[in-house]
Amino acid sequence: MARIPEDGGGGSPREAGPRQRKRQRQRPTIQDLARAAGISPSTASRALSGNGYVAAEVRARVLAVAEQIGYVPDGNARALRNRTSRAVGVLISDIRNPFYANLAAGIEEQLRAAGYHVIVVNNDGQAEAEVEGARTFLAVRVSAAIVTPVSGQAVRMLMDDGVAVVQADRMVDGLTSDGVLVDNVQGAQEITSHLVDLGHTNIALLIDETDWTTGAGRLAGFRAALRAARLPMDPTLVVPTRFQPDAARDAVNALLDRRPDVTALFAANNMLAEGAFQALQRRGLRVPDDLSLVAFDDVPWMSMVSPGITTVDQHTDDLGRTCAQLVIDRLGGSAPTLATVRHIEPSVVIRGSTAAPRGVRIRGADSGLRPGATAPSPR
Amino acid sequence: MARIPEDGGGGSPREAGPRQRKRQRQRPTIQDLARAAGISPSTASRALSGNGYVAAEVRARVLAVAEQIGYVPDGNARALRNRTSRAVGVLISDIRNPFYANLAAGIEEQLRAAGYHVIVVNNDGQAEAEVEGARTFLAVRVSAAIVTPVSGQAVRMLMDDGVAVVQADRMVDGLTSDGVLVDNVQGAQEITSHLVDLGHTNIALLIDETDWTTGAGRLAGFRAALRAARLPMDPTLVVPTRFQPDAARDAVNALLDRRPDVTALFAANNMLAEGAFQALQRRGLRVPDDLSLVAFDDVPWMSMVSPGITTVDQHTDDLGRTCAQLVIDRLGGSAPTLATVRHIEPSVVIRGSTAAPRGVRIRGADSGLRPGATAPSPR
DNA sequence: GATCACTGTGGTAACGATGCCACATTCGAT
DNA sequence: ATCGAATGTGGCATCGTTACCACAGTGATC
Repeated sequence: MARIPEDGGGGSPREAGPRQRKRQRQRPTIQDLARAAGISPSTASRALSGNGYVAAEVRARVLAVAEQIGYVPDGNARALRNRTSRAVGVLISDIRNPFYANLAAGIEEQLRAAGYHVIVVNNDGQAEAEVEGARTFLAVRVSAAIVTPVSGQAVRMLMDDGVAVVQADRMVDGLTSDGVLVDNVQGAQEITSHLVDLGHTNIALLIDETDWTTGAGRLAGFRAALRAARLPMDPTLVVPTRFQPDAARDAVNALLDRRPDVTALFAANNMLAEGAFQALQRRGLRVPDDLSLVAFDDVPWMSMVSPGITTVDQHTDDLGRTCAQLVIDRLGGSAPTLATVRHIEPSVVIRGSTAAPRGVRIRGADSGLRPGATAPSPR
Repeated sequence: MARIPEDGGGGSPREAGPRQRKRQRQRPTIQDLARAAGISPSTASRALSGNGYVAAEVRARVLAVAEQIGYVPDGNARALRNRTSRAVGVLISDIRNPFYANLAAGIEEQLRAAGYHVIVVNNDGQAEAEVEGARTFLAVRVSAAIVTPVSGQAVRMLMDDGVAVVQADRMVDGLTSDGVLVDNVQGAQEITSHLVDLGHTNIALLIDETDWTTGAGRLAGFRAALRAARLPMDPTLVVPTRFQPDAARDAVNALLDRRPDVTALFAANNMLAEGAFQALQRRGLRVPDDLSLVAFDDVPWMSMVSPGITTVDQHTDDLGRTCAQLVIDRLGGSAPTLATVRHIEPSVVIRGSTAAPRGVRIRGADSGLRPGATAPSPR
């Protein structure tokens, strides 16, 4: 019944007394701030947030006192009260991969500037870890999440809970959220055309998946370029592999054993390119003299090796920043617009790893090499 | 005076009524969970946390119901109540740099497994941004922070507030916190000795700072190796540069113009190595025939180029995981032990970028080259 | 049969910030 | 003189969780 605290009926003389030295230095709360400024917590809150009326003089005093006593508003209390926080979750597959690292960096930069902070969860491409990460995001009540999806389940969980989701790099079929995609078809088509223009006709595509828009798009672009050049589409030149560089290495070795007539190799992402590059080196093949190599997704080593690798630059930083901007717009915007999907236009970076094929390299009677394939230089 | 809520004196019949359809689907709280399980919130809390008595049967029921209704405890409410959270702040300089990316990855992996989540803030090496990051950490009441310090101010702020701080890779003078350091002296000495053993006598060190334990240690190790080999320590062969690769490139160019007798170059970190490598390439110098190149900090491109770069591997992942483990121990441990500083032993990875110097390359009467320096093969 | 320890449960008050409401005060317009 | 709007301010309940306390049983012990 007696709800009045025992340390004084009034309220004002309640010195912080015995609790003070227990634990360590208590952090000043808005109560302390208010007391120090000689006003009520309500007014202090208004002064800080700018919502509602406060006399200019009072506001100035509050700000000064806050600075002086080192008042930092408690984000958790705020989040609890407001039922949303300034935190944005970022759920990516592998922060060690420069693609994801740059993506995260771009996101973080942009969001930090806008006053949000970023919670990063890695999922190693595992759907289970992804769901776990989503659960974390829900627990801390992130206001938004940026996800390079693995399974769709996590994205759904988040959306069901009212979290603003931006899917990055790829999107789950059937889930309508904001998203930022790279124009994979365009990029793949351009770089394939570059090879075709150089005179290559037996171009192999090394690819790890075609279920997502990424893989599917790159395959589609590859095909479109061949089609445009009226080159035959040899399905055995689309080489499936697992994602790991060493798997790619094996796949390339198997390919070259099988098809010595291949003159150019297109690796669908940076990991596969790494494996391919190593395979070529170990075989003692010279790039681009013996074989041209191109890749999707420009990462640092590609410009360090010589010759540098001709690649499709996805502008990963931009991709990240665009995701972040979408989040900012979505959270700031009062009008709940429809889901927005932005596209990043990739660009081809020509380096030294591509050149015209060297003559014909027939080692036997194999291959579908037709006459005229030697030095076509189409277009 | 009347503190009893108006919606019923008893408590049980308080149906959630009109609020239900406002906003969107409300998330189940522990109240909902308790109601569904036919117990009180207190008991539900105990059942979930395992603190205090709960009948086994009840606990099982609560867990089942929680699963069923999709109850996720609110991290903010928890953090508010407990005055600490499951969040750990990670404050690093440049997530695009593979060193920091791997560090962050190692940290994240380990902490995630232990049930913490990670808030990443990049500071671009700016003290101001670092302080801003620390403020963010305080605001969300992280229980610990892992920092690659820039200025010391941020670390101090965090420590003052009772946050468990682990300094990573380098430590601020005069601040006693937990820390994980790489044995820079050892690594630098080993790799310099490797050069000495190959017969190099004019070895240049390219370095961007010597104020931190990192730079100072690498310089010390470099010197120690020369001293051990009784080689003269030529101060003009310690080449200062700024951190950026292009600055390093310029520095290397200037050095080689000035001192054509240099036969080996040691870049004190991966960024400088990048610049140095580019400078050598553009000058048309062959590695290791014309010049040997070594670096501190192994990053991916170093094993992709040919010849691969001989480097000191800092085991960055380990470094990160060790930081995380220190946090876990510190937070879990009841006994407040003294500050712990762990050391990571780096290891030298020999690749193709080092070889014996090619003959004597005297172009004039400069240099302190003494007779016998041609093909010494010491030891 | 009283005392005690132990098990198990529910009520309640925080944690810190904020928005609503009630209440003052001032000024201008009627 | 009176009303109303505009400007300020403080009190209070609330967000969801948990630690503390009070209390109710149940056995065991002297």
